[in-house]
Amino acid sequence: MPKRCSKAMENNNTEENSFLGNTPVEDKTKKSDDGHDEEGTSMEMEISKSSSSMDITIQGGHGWLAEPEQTNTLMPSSSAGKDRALLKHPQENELQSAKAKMGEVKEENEKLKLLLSQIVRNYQSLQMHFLGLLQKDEEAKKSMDPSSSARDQSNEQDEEADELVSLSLGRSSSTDQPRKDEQMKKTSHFSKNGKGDDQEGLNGAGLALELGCRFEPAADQSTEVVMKNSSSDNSCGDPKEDDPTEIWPPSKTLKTTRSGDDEVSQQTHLKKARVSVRARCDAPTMHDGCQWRKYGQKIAKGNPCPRAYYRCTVSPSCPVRKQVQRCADDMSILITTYEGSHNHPLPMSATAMASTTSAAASMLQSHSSISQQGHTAMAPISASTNLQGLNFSTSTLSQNSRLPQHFYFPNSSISTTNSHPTITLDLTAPSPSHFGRFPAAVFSSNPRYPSTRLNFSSSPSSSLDHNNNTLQLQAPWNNNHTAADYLNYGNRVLNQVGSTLNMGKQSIFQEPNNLYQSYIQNQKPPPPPLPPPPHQQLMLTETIASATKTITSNPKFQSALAAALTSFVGTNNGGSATTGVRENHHHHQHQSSTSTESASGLKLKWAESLTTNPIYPPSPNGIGCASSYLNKSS
DNA sequence: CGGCTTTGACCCGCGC
DNA sequence: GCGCGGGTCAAAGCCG
Repeated sequence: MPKRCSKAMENNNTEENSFLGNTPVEDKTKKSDDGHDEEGTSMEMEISKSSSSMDITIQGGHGWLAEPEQTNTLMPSSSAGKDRALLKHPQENELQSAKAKMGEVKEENEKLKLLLSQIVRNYQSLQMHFLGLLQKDEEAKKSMDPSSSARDQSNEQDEEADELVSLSLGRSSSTDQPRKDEQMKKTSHFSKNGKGDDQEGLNGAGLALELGCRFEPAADQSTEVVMKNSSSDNSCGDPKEDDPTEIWPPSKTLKTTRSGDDEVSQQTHLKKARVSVRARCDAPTMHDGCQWRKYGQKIAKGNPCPRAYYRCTVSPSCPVRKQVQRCADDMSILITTYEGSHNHPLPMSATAMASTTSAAASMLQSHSSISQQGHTAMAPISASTNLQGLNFSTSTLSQNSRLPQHFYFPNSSISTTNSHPTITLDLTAPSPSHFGRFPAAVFSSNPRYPSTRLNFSSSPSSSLDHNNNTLQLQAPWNNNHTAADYLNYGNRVLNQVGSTLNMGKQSIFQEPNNLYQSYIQNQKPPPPPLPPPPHQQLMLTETIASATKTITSNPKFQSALAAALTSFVGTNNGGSATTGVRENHHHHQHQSSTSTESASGLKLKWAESLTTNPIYPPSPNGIGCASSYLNKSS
């Protein structure tokens, strides 16, 4: 405080003369400051309190205006002028505090300007670099033998249809979409032909990830839906009801999008990716924050429990469906399968599930594209990831037989018999592996689509299991948690890493294989979007460090994270985790809770009910069903 | 009365 | 072509 005061007063001295003349401008500045800087407000108050002495010492000749009242009481025979000064005193105090605040705001403005200019410079240099590389790529293509070029190109397009999935981070406006599409095409080629040439032998496939709302045109559009999350939708302009990526059902999409000579789309005859969440729950459906309306029920083969079909009713045009069915083996396990992506803003409480399922689906897509080459669950994961038009290729382990070819899946996965690529997030049982206590997110699928597993373990520290290529993300939880807790945490961790990834793109071209190292050397880590409690901060720091190691050493995880970020970047913009936590705290205040863990800030009220439910005591993993517990507690 | 659930019918894809 | 199973539709009923 003293430091800031003195700084502010210095500014007052230098800018005092221009203050009155610039009143409108300064008022404007002040307003913006009020909106964003609480510190400024508090400072203003403090300045006002101590303005008397400051006015005397600093204002010099004008000190009489701000002479302290104490002086007046000691001098009862004060002149009429001094009486006037007393009357003016409050106004002068305001003036001085405003001056101080103005100086502060100006200083802040300068900093922001500097920051902005730096960002613009970085952007421009990256753009130049990108265009230059595109040019090189074009030249390289032209220099090829024309005949073989044409042949190779057709083969290549088929190949890319199999191998490339462009993941949209949903940041661009819809207006420049076509141009981005073109760029994306070029980028895709670039990743294989240009700089990626020498890696092509290693790369089994490419995964393009960009900040625009588009997908590789070769890919069947019906497979693209899950890539978009609600936030990205919002940033892509108004969600169109006839958005081809949102058309339901997928079969109809296939009809409309498949053209006769489009072999590519036939090769990528994928239905919408699905994300299945297994969780213990005694209620008919799991509370995930969204509003659902049941539109059908069927007895599915092989399961005596009926399968219920729900559609999202938050928006009439929302294409998202979910299927809810009890596990035939364990009736306490509820299997919720999500399909599609919301085209509307989500309730705060729904963002965790939505972003996580979207991320999982995105990850699955990257796998699915590879699986088309004939691989199954053992398919390698490799990616040529494109962030905001900046292409960085990850190496691949596909040709390295010494390394595992897939993510870690210690638990058996749910096999699906239909053609939908499905990821299963298994939140029901602790991992039987050495990773121990925490339920793993099992990314499983039918043989047609490779499986992946993200293990958000509660192991003592975040670590990378190099044998299994599994990143251990330490979860600061005890046993009393909900699916949303896990998902929130997972998203937050992904966000931490994602921030780093995003800021590191400047060095992508310089050191494609040392993305994080370059970043760490060149950039200060951005402030975390969600300031975690201190103990979590430490854990997240460890997590980031671990993730850094992982990404620099394990391209598989890089692709996985990229896929996860596809959804989370957009969601975070809306403050999914952050605002969700706020909301949860809000609930927390209104509900008496037996929970002993409020520090995490992730507590949901239905999670609290879990701890006291006599029928379904908290499972080792703490998964429970919100609605049921709410019903019982009410 | 509006919104939601139920439930049988219907459509479609897929395998034989 | 036929049967099966998954998925959706829509009318009827229920509920607050």
